[in-house]
Amino acid sequence: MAHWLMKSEPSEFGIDDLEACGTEPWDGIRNYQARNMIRDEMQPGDQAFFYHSSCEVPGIVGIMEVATAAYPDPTAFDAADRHFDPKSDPDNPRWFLVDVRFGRKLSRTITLPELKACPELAGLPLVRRGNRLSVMPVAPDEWEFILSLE
DNA sequence: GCCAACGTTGGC
DNA sequence: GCCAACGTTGGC
Repeated sequence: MAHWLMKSEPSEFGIDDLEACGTEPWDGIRNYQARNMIRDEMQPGDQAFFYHSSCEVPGIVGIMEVATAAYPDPTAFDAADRHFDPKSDPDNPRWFLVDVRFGRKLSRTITLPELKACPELAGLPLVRRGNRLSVMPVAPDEWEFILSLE
């Protein structure tokens, strides 16, 4: 079982929204590196940290589970959707997503500055300068370490 | 709101 | 295939 970290802006969709709906398609990923991980590596049962970005207190706020295999992102085909991509052909889809299922909220937010201060996490793309990946792998020891900070 | 960093686009 | 311009991300 693999581990991941996935970013979302809480003003768009936060951990409370996921808790409310239970399971939700993680749509709108429009970055090839992230797409490749979703499409080629994510498996149902994988666990992921829910990370709040572009907000008052950026950090890890919860845990969720990958609920489905990857499938084409329908928002790419919807001209009315803000994630519409005319270059994604339904017969040869460019963008993929998985559904995620709410796991639990952490008892507190593990903040970005806190994560950055841990030498144990130096290899995590999140804490590297200028990182913009919205989906990234978390190594087993990094996963355990982050949980130990809660 | 600012701006650094990065990815993508498109002219050549 | 290079690279400048542009758009986006995301912390602060």
